[in-house]
Amino acid sequence: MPELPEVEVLRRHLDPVLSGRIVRSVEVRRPRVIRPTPVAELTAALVGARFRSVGRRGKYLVFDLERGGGAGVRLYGHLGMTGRMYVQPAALELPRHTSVVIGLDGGNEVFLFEDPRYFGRFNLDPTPLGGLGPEPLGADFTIAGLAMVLRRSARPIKVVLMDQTVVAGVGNIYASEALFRAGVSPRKAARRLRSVEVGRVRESVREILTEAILCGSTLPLDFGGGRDGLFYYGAVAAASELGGSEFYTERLRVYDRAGEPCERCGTAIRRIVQATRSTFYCAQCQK
DNA sequence: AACGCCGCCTGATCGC
DNA sequence: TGCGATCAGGCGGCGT
Repeated sequence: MPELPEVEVLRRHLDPVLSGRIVRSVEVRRPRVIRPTPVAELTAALVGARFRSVGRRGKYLVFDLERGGGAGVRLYGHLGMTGRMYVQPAALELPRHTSVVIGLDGGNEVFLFEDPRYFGRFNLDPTPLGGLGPEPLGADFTIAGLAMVLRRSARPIKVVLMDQTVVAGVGNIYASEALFRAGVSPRKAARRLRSVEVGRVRESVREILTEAILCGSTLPLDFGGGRDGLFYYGAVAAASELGGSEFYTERLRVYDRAGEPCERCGTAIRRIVQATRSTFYCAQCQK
């Protein structure tokens, strides 16, 4: 489940891989994922354009391209739940749920977006980014700003942390993890957090995300053996799948650990459902 | 108007 | 062993 750290790790990988390369072709296999952009529009905008840089906003990847004459094109990508993006040899068989294939200059390689559940997006529509809250690792994610938003909401703090208009990029896993670190119950109404708790929540979110990024980027991004013993790249490869090995899951203190003893106090970790999503926490350590 | 909740999707896992 | 049911959840949209 890609959240900000996984997207950031992927961004850091893709930026040097794609920068300078020219789009030679565009094949849309699942029009749904480029919605609302029409296929013809996407193709017309991208073919002939050159990748300049790969940025990130919340959980969105922002691909900056340039057309002849200097006109800019921006492509937005969202991995949804199961999306992957990577460059592979053009001769290689495409994965089953390949949604978009971008042929790169030379014709030897393709940049592809694969997404089994088709929850992800890959289009020219900037609208969803307009509603995003501050970047959690940026300067405008302030205690005062967060306190102001929290004061207005009666929703549980965990649900609010996942609200992308409040802060951009925190998902289900890191919301639980940050609240454990902050020692704040996920059930507590946002408006009832004391000032000191707001400060701890903000700091915990930043620490958790920063550590996750460092962890991801510490791992090798060239991931062998994914398919046919060949190399492929992607956020899931970089983080979640390597998480299949102990390295990643070992870092998680509460997520998906229902019934296991809290590492701080030994109390069994609880699983509850909030806004139809699983939340994990230690009722002893988080008040 | 804030907020709860459904639907979209398929793969992994669980229970019988 | 096999197969159907359930769960996983980001986010847009809709209903209250």
